[in-house]
Amino acid sequence: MTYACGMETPAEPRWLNAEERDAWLNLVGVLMRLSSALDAQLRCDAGLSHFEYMVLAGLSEAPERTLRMSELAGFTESGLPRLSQVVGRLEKRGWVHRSPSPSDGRITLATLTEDGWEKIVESAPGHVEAVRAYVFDPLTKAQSRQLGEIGHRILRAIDHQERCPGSTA
Amino acid sequence: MTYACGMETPAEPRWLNAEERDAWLNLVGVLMRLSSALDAQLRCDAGLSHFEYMVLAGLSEAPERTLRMSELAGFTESGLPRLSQVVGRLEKRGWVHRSPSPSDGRITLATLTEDGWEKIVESAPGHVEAVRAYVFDPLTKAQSRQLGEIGHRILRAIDHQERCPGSTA
DNA sequence: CGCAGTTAGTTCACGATGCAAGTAAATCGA
DNA sequence: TCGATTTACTTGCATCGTGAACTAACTGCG
Repeated sequence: MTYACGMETPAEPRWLNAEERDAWLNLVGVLMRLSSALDAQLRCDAGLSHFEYMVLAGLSEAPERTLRMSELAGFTESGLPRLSQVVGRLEKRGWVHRSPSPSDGRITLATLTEDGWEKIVESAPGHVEAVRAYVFDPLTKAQSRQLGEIGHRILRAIDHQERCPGSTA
Repeated sequence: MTYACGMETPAEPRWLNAEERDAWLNLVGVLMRLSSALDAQLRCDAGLSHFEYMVLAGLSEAPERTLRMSELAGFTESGLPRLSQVVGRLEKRGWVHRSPSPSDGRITLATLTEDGWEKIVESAPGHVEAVRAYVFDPLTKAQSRQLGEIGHRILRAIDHQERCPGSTA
């Protein structure tokens, strides 16, 4: 029940078959465990949360190592309030600097400092190693490719459905 | 940088190639967005968090609709403190009942009540529909099968590596 | 029995998160 | 050019999750 079989409700929807159910349970497991495993590695190895790493990584790849807050929020798939607090912490640690945009005073530009650059350069190898260990090493080349395609399709589906979906009725 | 290319550190590790990097960014996106999309659907449709749903679902599939707290914690991939609080909330709402095991007083047995059963029976169809919409509908049959296999391999890798992985050096 | 040591859960304190309200700057209409 | 609206962020509050200490119950050895 709760994913497959069961015959209780009216207008019974399309339940998951055994193969889908198995895939789903594995995916939920990955959702729950991979985030925390990566968080643990970064926290222990570099003293950064995965989210903080992504903020630094996003800035490190941007032109001038600078992005507006809302662009950075888009890159990290997060809302502005969360980003604001995290960037505040990173700023206190000296890895990011915030300044109002000269062209538009509403806009806040976040810039990676030299210390921040060094921080991510020293943190990246260990993190990439963990990503390999957890994700790519156990997969075949074809599976890695499929994983990219699968992730892409799921993200598109979420984008297109972004709303409170109609319930059963 | 931060995932591919870059030549800064000594003993440079195996960076991600373009295909892997793309797959990785998509997977991170799924990690960030799918959880919150499912949470939003359940919260809006059924007034349950995804974690609460999993607790009820776990109990609904167990013999006697009953599990010990630590077994339930294993099923939901979570620690006991978190589970204890969530089950406490579900108990206040009348969907779960806790009682000490007759055979061993240290053990707490969590049982799904009749109300809890009805709750999950009414919540499941909408949730399964969302899982389909976000995950399986956009995938081919072969991709769904691959997803199961990929998830399985990643979970095994995490299980085997559960520790603070050695850093770059 | 009786006490040390272990196991199972709970509780507490702290930090992180997300929504709603607040502030400051820019744009647009009169 | 002045005020109303919109945009871009920040702050505050209420909630949730995590790790460390705490309690209760069982086990085993004398």
